[in-house]
Amino acid sequence: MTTNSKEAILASARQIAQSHGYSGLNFRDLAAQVGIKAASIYHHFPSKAGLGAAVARRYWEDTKSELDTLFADSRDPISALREYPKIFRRSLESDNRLCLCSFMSAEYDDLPHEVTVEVQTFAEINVAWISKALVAAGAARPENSEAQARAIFAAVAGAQLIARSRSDISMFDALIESYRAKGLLPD
Amino acid sequence: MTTNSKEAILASARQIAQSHGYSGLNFRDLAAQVGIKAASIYHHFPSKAGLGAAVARRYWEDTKSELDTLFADSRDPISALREYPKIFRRSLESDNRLCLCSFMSAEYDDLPHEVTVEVQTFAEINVAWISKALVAAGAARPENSEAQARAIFAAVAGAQLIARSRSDISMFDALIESYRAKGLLPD
DNA sequence: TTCGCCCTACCAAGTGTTAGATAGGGGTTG
DNA sequence: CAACCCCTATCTAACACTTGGTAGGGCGAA
Repeated sequence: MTTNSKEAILASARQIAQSHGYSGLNFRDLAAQVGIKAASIYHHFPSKAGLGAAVARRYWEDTKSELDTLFADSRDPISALREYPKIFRRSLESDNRLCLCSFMSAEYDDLPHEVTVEVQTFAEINVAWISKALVAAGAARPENSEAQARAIFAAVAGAQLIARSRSDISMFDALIESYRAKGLLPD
Repeated sequence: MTTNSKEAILASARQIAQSHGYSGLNFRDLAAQVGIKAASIYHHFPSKAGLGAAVARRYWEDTKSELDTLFADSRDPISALREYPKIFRRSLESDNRLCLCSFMSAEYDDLPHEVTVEVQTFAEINVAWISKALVAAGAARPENSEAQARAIFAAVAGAQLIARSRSDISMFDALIESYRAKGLLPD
């Protein structure tokens, strides 16, 4: 059995947090989903704040891996950028879940500092990747690529949030399509 | 204290919910802010769900009034549209608060149905107004004005969320500026 | 034995909510 | 007029439950 409880906790905690946020994440439900008791979580994580930070950190690590793979596997930066919104789409496909970073951004005022740090890192990872892709695609000059990247990130996050509030993935698709029509995202 | 406790409760509850969400809204803190006891809230509202719905309803009623006034007072629809993001900016100016609708969209899974309804109405009010302004300005054809309006609404909400996560209003301004540069918002 | 992993059994604080009481004001009625 | 009753608005006190967190022990494997 070894230590895959820790991984199971991280995975379940991530799912719960993407549905109910950090404040909606509680040890008893989490433990039940993993198949252990609440107190056992403390053997793997020091506190709720520590768990939250670990979940957020793992979240951006996974996202970074996925983005780097996407960039490397795409035939060109433009087609990589075209697929970027799919990452957010998949959250919605998974029981209408929200990006962990978006949920925690809303909860900003009530987040332990160690969690906030990881949330901000997620945003930075995304913006840096989009910025890199924009420059590589020749779609932005290096001096304002970060601003454009941030606009894309914010717009896609907004689209996901609005689509979630309607529980309607097709609304997400329509919003992304509108962004493309305006040239905010590549066609 | 105040001659009208019900209004004071609504106002404080709105502030709290824009900072901590529906789940972060609790009767004891709310009552303390108003200057009464938690149990007294039940004289004015039937339950937390009822209070939440009343707050969300008042929120979109106020927003609708403000939008209608803005439309009527502007010299033309374009200048009205230009000022639209200021409504979201003001939330950030008020202690980095989020749009109530955005916060509650994140909390979608844990919201009582009566609250969800009001949240969706807020979105509809906004989209309808933007759509009307776009058509009046000749910036969109009636058959796709709603799609464009929704894109604007989602993008502005996203910008507010990202700016909040950094506690940085200038980031909101920069995002809006990027949207303008792309023609998503009028110059 | 020691250590990793998990358990049972708690605890204090906080949650929405209810019951029952109190004080004051405004009518209606004897 | 005064006695009565109801309504409004608030209170205190408690309920049942959930929360994150702690103390200490059991058990299998190295």
